[in-house]
Amino acid sequence: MKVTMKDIAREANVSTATVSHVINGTKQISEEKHKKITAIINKYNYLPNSTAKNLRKNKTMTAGLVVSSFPDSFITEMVYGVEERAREMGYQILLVNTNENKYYEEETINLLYSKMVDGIILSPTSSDIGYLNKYTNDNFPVVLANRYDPIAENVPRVTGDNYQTGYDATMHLLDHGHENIGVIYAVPNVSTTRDRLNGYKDALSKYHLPFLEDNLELGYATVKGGENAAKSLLERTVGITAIFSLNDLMTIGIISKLKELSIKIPEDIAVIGFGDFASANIINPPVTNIVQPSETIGKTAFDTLLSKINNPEYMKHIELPPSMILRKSCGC
Amino acid sequence: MKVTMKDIAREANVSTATVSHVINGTKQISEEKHKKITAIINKYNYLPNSTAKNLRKNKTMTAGLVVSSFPDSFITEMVYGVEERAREMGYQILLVNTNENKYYEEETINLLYSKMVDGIILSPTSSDIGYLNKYTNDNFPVVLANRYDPIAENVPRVTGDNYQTGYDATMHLLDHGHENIGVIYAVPNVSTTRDRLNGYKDALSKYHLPFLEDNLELGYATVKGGENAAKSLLERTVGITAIFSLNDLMTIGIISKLKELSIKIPEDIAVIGFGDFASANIINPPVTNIVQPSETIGKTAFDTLLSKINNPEYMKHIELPPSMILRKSCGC
DNA sequence: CTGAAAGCGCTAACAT
DNA sequence: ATGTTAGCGCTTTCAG
Repeated sequence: MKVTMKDIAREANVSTATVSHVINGTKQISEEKHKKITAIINKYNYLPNSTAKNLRKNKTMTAGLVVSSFPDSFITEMVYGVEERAREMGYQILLVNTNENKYYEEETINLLYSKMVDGIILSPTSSDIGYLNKYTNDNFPVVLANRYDPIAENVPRVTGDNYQTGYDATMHLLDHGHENIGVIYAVPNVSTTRDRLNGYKDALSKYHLPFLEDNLELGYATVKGGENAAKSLLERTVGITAIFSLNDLMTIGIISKLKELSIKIPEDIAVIGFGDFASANIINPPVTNIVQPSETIGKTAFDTLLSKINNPEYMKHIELPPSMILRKSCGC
Repeated sequence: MKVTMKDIAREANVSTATVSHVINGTKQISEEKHKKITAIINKYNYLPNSTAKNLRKNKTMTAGLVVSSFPDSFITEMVYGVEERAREMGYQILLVNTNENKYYEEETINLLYSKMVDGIILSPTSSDIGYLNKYTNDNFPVVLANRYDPIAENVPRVTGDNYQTGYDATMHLLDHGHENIGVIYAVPNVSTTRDRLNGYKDALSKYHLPFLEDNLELGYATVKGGENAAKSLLERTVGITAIFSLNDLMTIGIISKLKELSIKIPEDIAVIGFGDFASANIINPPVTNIVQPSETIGKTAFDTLLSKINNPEYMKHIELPPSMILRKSCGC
């Protein structure tokens, strides 16, 4: 049987209040009783039941972190950032992966809310997050990370600068003389994709080049998905000389397919990926990636959540800049 | 303000008991009241407070999952397996990454225990897990995944067959004529490493070859760590013609360093890695890996936890076989 | 079919 | 300095 505070109190001949105070240091307790109580606590390995405590204090010191995919290096690092900061601040993280399933995402938010987490950091599967207002209208703290949509009101966000990401990557390719640039992406109807695509378009028009819907290819965010998307893109179009990939696993698939088709990188087709993965440097050719500060995004998201928890009025949108890691696959 | 069951009951002119019963379907309630109550619940978006429910029922339908590292592909997949199965069974997972920090691991177990999770799946940072007995002696359900130590009593486990993993990988290299095989590993004092090393030794002696302590190199489980370890191993020893890497990130680092040193793979040095990573196939040369069924290990671990929860006597050790993905880096 | 009331383990006034 | 007690939001006997 689990031992409770009552058991400790009984054995020490004191009240539960006293026990509670020695545990939490909330009041001065006489040396003598303090010692006695501590001894009994240790003897039984007594651990306070946080559930009861949470119920009473209406605070759990845990936050929910809901992400939409997992093997993804960007997300993994962001999660790491959130966890790091949460730990520093004495918070626990309840991490749930929704696997890009919108239905499961709402379920999860429900569940976490009912578990009294103090707040939630969400990287949503889609722009369809109007349901959040049900929670945030009651001032339940939510912050969006990575992906967002303005339909969610009263919700601060921290993301990478996706417009700039798309613009910079495209500009780099353009500067290298490419005029027919394919884009392979994984998730439609999401701010990250949309913003990067806007950057792509604007870079194009800077060069007075037309935007071709045909140059966009949607696929699954896996190695296999990248392979298929590359194949399809190349079959559908003519004259593509560069590919901008919006997902790290897909980048690997794209390169794999290109090699299989004996297409030379970067001579025949240049490649820029999104998100730097561990092996980028030992692939032949080493792959150029544009990256966002994922860990920082995670940390900042947690800081933002804390601000929101402490001050329901808190409202800020933070956008962190990308950077480019130049290697060989872009023709540099 | 959060609306509670009491609020619903008041507005419906019924008792909280009745509300509880319509929510949980625990008793027949008249059509009329049922409708009325449901309507009010929807009107306010009422969600039962699970914390209170948990406290009352002494059950949380959530399990803890404590792992020791994260970017690691093996762990990521195992986590995925656990989550999958947990979701199927209606459980929530509290995932915590201890970052190979033994102290934080014990802290975490404490914390989870105090949050009344129904059980914990642990992949420990070390063999030093005697502290678990404090919990398991009281029949708190714990199962070990991936790594284990017999010092923890009353704890079922599910792992890969690490002995076989070491044996098979080494045997493969031996069959290719290598007699001087280096091993690069990341975590000492852990069953996975120990068992794989035993497999390595036994394969060696099958070929009547001596075991050389010098051929073992310890490093950090990162790309950089792999680079450093490869460098150190090669400087310390002579005549190494093959390397067996026990970690995927390190494998990448090892290959990177070998390339930097213009050492040809597999002609000069053959490489076999542990854990198949996404880009293994597009690296030059494509890398041979020995893999364990990580996702299955995760799923099985959760099933085992459930068995343990439902039957405190449950006690079983499950060991799943590895398989080899042959590519070019081993000289095949 | 419905309600009253006890109680899960803890905290925090309030009283002594 | 310590104890008494109400109550966090829910479930679940037990009565009616």
